[in-house]
Amino acid sequence: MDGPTSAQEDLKPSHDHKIGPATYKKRKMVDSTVVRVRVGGDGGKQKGEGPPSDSWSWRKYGQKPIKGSPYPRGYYKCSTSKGCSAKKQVEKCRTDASVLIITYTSSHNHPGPEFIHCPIVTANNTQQPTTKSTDATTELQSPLKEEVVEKFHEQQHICDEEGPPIGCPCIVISPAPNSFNENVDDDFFDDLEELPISTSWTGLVRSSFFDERVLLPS
DNA sequence: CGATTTTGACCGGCGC
DNA sequence: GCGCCGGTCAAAATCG
Repeated sequence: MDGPTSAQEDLKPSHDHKIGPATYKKRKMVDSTVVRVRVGGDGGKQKGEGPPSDSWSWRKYGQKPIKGSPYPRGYYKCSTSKGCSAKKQVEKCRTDASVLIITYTSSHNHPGPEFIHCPIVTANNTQQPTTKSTDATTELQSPLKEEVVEKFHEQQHICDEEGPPIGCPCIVISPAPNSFNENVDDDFFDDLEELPISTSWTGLVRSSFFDERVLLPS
């Protein structure tokens, strides 16, 4: 038949039915959660430079060098469940190779393999008394000494903008700006306030990292 | 044998 | 309108 000449033409329709334009239309991630994981010299060693393992299994489906970043970005899909559309992108912060920027997209259609008890419920209780605030922060900081997790809506520039606010080894997963506003850049959390992210999502992510943080050295 | 990883190519969106 | 960049898929190779 038409040899390789038509190969390209074939690819086009083929491509169309494989993924469809709809997929590409999702260029803009409407529901993304960016997580910065600070890995100590040892923390990320679990898999060389790969992302820390969550409770889910991730299958790598692509890798691309990112403009302006010396490190490539890896693209992962959830392989725990076949129909799960959860994805995540993993890249290193260009300003700090020890910081892993993980961007979660979509959400899992299934419970994690080791589901998940949220030991911390701080996030939801914004109006907690000072004690709670302090306690929460402390609790988070202690075990998470080397993790910096940040959730916000399509905003990962903070890492580059002013450099990571290193020294804030706390997990910032919660939609509780009030508690943190006192000490942190309100600008940053101002964005967080607008996070449409659902609690369940947060719970999943949170749980994953809680599970993970245990692996990290303090 | 199955699952996962790697690499290249293609397409769509966005910016200039 | 053109070019650049990012994101995804497919096939092949590798590892457990």
